[in-house]
Amino acid sequence: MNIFDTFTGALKAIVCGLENDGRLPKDMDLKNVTIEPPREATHGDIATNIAMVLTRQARMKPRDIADMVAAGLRDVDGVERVDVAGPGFINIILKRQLIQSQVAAILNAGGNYGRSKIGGHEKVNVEYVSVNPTGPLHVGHCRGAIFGDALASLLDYTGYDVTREYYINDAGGQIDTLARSAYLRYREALGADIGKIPEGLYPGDYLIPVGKALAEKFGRRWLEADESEWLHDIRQFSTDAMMDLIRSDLDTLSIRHDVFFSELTLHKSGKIQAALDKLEDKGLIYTGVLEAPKGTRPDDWEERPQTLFKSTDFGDDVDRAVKKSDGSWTYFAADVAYHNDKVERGFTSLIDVWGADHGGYVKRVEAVVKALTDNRVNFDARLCQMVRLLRDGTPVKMSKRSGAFITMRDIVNEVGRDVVRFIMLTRKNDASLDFDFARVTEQSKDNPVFYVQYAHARVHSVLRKADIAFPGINLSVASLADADMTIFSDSSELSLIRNMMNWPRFVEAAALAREPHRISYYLYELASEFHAMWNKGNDNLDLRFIIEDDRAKTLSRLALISAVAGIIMAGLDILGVEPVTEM
RNA sequence: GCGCCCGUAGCUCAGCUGGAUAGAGCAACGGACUUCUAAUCCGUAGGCCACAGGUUCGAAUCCUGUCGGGCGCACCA
Repeated sequence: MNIFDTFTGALKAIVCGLENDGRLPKDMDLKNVTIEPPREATHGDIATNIAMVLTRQARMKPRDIADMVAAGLRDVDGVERVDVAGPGFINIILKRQLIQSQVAAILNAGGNYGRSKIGGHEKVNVEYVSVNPTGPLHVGHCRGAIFGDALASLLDYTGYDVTREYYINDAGGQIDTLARSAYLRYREALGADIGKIPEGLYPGDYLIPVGKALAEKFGRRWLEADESEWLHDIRQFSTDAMMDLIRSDLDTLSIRHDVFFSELTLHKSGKIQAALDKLEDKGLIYTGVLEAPKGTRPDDWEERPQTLFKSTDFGDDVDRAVKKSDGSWTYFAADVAYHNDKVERGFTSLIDVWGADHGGYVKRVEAVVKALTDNRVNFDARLCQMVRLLRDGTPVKMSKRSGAFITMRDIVNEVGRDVVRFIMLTRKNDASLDFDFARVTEQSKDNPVFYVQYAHARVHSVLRKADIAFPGINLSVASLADADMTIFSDSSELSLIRNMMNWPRFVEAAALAREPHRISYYLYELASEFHAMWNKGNDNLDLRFIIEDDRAKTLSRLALISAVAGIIMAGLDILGVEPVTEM
């Protein structure tokens, strides 16, 4: 299927043969061998560094190894020529026919071209968003939400068994604050004058409907009641209301989690104690006194004995407290139980997507997963850097105190879901990102969303035109895949095909690196190649997609660009962006 | 003070986990519209990959140190 896989196999067989003939020592390690298109197209279609990698192992000169391997490669099907160059690179030039035939292969594979099995059905848990249920999602949450979602799709596309999960922090003190804020709105709904929202409570308008709903459901029974009477019920009620709000916010971005996991259930079920018992059994829990942090020393610092987890045994900087001074569990203790629960549900790879401000939290969770699983389960925290909102080049100021922050919904309403999703995936997750309202809605090549969408739309525009130029022309996959591919000879055509041959490699690399932004970059490049070829048709009529008096050639060209559209569609699908057919 | 992330063209950033002569876009300059939507394309110019060592056939990429920027640093979540 994938040409690079084919040659990986061929190379292994050749090395094996040389080992058996005694021309190479036994058991060569091919781990660092690469098989990839050379950066310089003039060097050929596929290059491998195998000779240099084996030099030391085999105690032979790279050129000598290269010559032996090259001889073997010349017998592989579809190989036109094999050169040895530079320090010992082996460059493979493929028969043009093999390259041309890839178009049919891509079309026949449909949306599965590029789909990979490297995941091997490994159970991966991707946890993302996990915002405290105390209000609507704002911009800061946006990036992590989209990144996590696209990463999950990418892993799914590459053969992992993915669960998308949201951890609801519904057990902490901020939920009491939420309940008190909602209670205020409840009294307001019943006509009480609540005045200004006191410092420390949530001032946002989004709690007004919650207050109304409370009034509707419970009437006036809590109007003058003591907090102890209503706190429990209102906590529950407003948490549910906030989660509904958040779910609906996420829905505007087409983000849907498989599992919403409540922190509260960990407290109620005794799972925290159970998880800590597990650590206790390993001798990793003890009572001790931590040193004061260097640098900014808290004013109210005091030395006191605490229940600690020995995370320093697993690479953390200091041991971490699992109990507060009042004897209740820390947030971290619940997180120990939560990650333990994921492990017990059978996941062998845990990915948590957090904001960069949680960077200091990574090592302790890493430590706990190692400790709980004896290093058998992999934990990977992916941190998303800040997004800077710009309007006309100047940063948008936001103040949480006044409640004047821009919500995720605001942004989606203003620029659209597809734009938000794509732009958030145009940067590496650990680099900060500028989101400029003016630029992201611009209809020009400066705007990658538009540029890629436009390429896809252009293909469909041509297909529509073709249907007019050749009434009844059969544009089904089968018909297109059956077209004559041998007409592709122009550099723009061959380069486009070579680019498409790279798609499966990019997908796999992106999945292994857990970097969905690479998909965006690939799509931009593919779109660029396509636009270039389109324009070449302006100067050279013979390079147009629709050739008025040549139905067969037209069909071939349509096959080529349909393959392009198919890959764009698959790529956009991973990113969660809708491919448009008309603009 | 410690930990994590970052430093690549004037600007914003890629760089396929160590490969051959470091790439895009914007901005600048010069070209292509009786068109399959020029919403695009082609060309020119622009670099001590922060700095200094190290590892090896080979380093923007890995290691160490320095400088500069961001984030975080008992019981919060």
